[in-house]
Amino acid sequence: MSLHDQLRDIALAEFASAGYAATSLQRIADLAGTSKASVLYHYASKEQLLADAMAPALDELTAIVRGIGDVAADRGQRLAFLERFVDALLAHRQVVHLIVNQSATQQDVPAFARAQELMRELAAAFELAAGSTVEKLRYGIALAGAAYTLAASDLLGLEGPPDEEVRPALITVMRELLAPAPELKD
Amino acid sequence: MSLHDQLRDIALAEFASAGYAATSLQRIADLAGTSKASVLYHYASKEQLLADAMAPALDELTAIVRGIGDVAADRGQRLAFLERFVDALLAHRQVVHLIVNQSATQQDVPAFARAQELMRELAAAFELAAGSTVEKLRYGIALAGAAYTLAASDLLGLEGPPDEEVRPALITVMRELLAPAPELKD
DNA sequence: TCATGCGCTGACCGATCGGTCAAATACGCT
DNA sequence: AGCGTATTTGACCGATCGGTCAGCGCATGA
Repeated sequence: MSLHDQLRDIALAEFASAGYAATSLQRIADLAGTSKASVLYHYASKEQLLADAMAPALDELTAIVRGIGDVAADRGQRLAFLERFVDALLAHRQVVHLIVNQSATQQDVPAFARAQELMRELAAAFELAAGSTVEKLRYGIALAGAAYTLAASDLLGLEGPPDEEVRPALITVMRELLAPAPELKD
Repeated sequence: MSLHDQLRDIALAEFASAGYAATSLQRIADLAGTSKASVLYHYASKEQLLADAMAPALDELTAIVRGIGDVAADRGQRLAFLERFVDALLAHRQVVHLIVNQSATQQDVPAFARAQELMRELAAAFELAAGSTVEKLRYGIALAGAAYTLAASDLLGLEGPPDEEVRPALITVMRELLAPAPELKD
């Protein structure tokens, strides 16, 4: 793998685990066994390095959200969206972690602003579909909870089960949440 | 209100909205109309300022988690925990935002390390209660989703309904999630 | 009146940050 | 070999960071 790609992968891992602001170009260079100046040769700036590292995941998630369809009425579309969404979360854990944990407080960084805009779009799509406060919260908890649980599972000490097991479980729980209110009594 | 308390409140608001690392002592001083040196007169260090600002919320949340009881078997205890937990989330939105969004990537900061430990305790309490992967995910999504949705609602553009409306809705949704699996078919 | 101590400040410190630049090196092609 | 391009590097820059320090004004009380 080229140094160019290595730097991008190393940076992504560090940004996700230690934080974008807290990760210096010097540290990325050290981890890659090169110099800070060489990092800035391959990427015009630290911001650009972040943008390049997040781009594939953001592109995929954006496509999913844009093609969300009428998630309110059509149950089939809702389920299809759910599977694509969960797969994307699983495939881009590190970027999801970045989006969930750091985009809110770094909106001056272009890539994080883009991520924030994506989340706003996603919220809007479900906002329209939601009626009562309970329903809005249900969607919010489902989407945020799924993303956050996935992103935090590594850091919180508890190493999650393999993806093959997490995927169907995640879909099951989110399906319960996104289904019309079951009106269960307790 | 004394300058001492003012500084703590201003710092908390800035830490939550702009991020701990991104908030300089100079900015806190400017917002308070004083000097950076005076901030460091009232608080020995930036870390101490954060610790003091987060302490009340962390104390309360810790007490709730410690006295969680047997949340697995006793439905009454589960409900009582839920209400106390939701009330604490609502009462300390800013700190919740800090815990959820920043503690993961700043574990070298004592206050964040404490927050992370608290989250680990909470996870452990439900980890023991949980069996299958689905059940674990259900708990994770409920707790993380509730905290994150609450913390992010301000930033995501959508201003939430008043607390009197959010509180019962939040309890309802979390009750559904924490209840024994309803086994609904879709 | 004068000494004490609290609140506060500007000047300053060393460290680190992201980024620039010119020079050195490596390498493919004719 | 000789040339042009791509890559790499260390030295350096201005800015900003958290934190230190000597000293300021001022209220209090003996």
